[in-house]
Amino acid sequence: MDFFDKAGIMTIGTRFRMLNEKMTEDANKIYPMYNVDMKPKWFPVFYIVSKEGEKSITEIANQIGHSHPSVSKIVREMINHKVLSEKKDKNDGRKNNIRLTAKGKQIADRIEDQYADVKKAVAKILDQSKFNMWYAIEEFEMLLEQKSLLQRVKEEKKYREAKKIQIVPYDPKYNESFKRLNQEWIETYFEMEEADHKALDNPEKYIIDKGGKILFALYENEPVGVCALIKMENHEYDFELAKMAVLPKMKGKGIGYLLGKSVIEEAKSLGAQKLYLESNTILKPAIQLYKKLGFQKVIGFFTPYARCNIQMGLEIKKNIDINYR
Amino acid sequence: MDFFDKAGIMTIGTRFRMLNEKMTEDANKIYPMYNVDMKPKWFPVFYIVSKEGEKSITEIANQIGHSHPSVSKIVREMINHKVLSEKKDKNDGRKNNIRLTAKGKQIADRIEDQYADVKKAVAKILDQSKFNMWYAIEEFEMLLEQKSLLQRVKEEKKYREAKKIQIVPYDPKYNESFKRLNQEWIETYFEMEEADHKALDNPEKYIIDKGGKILFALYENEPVGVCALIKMENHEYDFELAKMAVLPKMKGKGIGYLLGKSVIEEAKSLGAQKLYLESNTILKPAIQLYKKLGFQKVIGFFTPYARCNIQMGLEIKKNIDINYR
DNA sequence: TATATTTACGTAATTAGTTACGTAAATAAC
DNA sequence: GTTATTTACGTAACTAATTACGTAAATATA
Repeated sequence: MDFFDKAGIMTIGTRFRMLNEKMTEDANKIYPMYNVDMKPKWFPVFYIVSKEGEKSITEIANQIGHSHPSVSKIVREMINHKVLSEKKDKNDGRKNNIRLTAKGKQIADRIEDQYADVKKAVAKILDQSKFNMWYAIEEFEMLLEQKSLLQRVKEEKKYREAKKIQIVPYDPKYNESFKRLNQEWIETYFEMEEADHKALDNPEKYIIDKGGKILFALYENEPVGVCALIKMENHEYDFELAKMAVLPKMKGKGIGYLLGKSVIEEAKSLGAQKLYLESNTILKPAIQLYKKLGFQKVIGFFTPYARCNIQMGLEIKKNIDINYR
Repeated sequence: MDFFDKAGIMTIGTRFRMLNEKMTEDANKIYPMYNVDMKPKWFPVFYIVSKEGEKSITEIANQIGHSHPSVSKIVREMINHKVLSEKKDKNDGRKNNIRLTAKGKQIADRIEDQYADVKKAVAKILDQSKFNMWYAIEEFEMLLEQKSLLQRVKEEKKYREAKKIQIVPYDPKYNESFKRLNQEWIETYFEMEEADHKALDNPEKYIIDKGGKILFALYENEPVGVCALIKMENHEYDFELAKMAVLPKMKGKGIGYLLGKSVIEEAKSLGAQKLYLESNTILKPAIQLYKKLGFQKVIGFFTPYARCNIQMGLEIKKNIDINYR
């Protein structure tokens, strides 16, 4: 139907249901042709018990991919129709062992011809198909197992949104955002300190004028993330990566990574060789990000921040300049 | 799963359900990612109304392939969530026109990104597949529309059973069957006549000894069908095809056609050129069969049978003997 | 114009599955 | 050996669809 093509995968449920209804309707007429007292919904249970012999409710449920209450109900129906019989397990009083009755065995016998006929009929359909539905479903299930639809959609979303993020250099008009974004997370986990106030209230004086940089991430022209590069004087490290913040509702879009990468590039272009940063181990996603950017734990440096309990460093690799000429 | 491969198409319902459950679970998590107040089961209704504007309950139901009560309930839920609004049709008081509210329009707007992301995610799965599931289902549906599973299974059954049918020549041990099979249908529709008794009680004398033939159809070595070829003396036609009968519960397996073909072959090998038969038009399947065998209506011959209201004839074509030497 | 049929759609009952929960038996942990 | 946890499975409640049915409006028919 046209609707399915337009609306796509989100309607797969309806499509499956309709196809299944058609098949069930036919199955309902096929069983009597073989003189078999069977309902389509009984079939999976019947098949397992007839092919593999006595089985408990849970074993059947696991094999056919139903919940155990479903099997319990189907088995009850089939017992009422004298197709199955039940018997408590001798060694395990919880188990209810299910097996075919004489009538069930008779059905198993008669149904063999039906299996053969249905298999041939379906094989002919699939042979005529360019895209074998049986294999297609198997393949689809396999690919979803490797990576779920949810995961795949998340990736597409992240990718699409990342393209909408712009990294721009410092501009006084973002001063208020610079403070707000940082204050937000600092006050969530810690308290604002002396050094915070200095840098956040006057970035121009304390960061830019001292040879540092500030980069902003814009989403639809609104600042949603920030990261600063602060010049370190008389220090083994050239710059400190600091004041990194991302708007909470914009997390998970790779903005932090993008800012980090950009700041490192910036440092490189300023001739920096070693970057330094301070953080706290309760900020797990941040530490994770720093590691992803290449930072490793270092020790022994002085810090003015009370909240700092981890220090990290990164050696910037020079680009290897391959000259093909 | 192994179970599906072994048990085949009769478990397609379970397989569809499981795949659908997995997708629905993911869909439930995907909608909130886009800030959209939507349930997977609402989606088809939402899609139609958002893309095509105001629509009545039945129109929606037809387009998305649900029953109208289903749409009625879903719409009620969506109205409670302020996603849709309803309004009686001005010109037709039975109709309930459904459209998006402001909130619904906002959702339609937000969901566009989701469509794009989901489409890309699915496209990547299908591109990786050797058998494209979307096309595969479409193809399968199309092939089932051309000929239903039921029809296909019937054909396979007929073919398999036809192979189990043997056509054998007259043997006195089948005398009782010869009478029973014919008496059965004659007494169902008519009454036994003088000529019936003669032929059925003494086939050897009245048919075989006069240069005629009787063929039996055996199914698992039991006679289930019969047809006689009666020599016609001083007549334009060489033989009469008569006393054709098939056991009622064995109908629909092509036994009649097989007997007819065999009898015609037999006649040909006896040098016959024209066959004749008598019947009654209330026996529609029989007349149908005679036509299929090549008989055509003829008129004006004498008959001893009261039940005869149609006479038919067949000119036997000689095999064209192509000699390649 | 009156009457019969068809159409739209809401409510109720049914179906085939699910999850939630409780109980009893078996097994593991201390 | 007692206690805690896990397992088996039945019952109850829920879900998302269906079919069945009734009513009212619209349309066709005589």
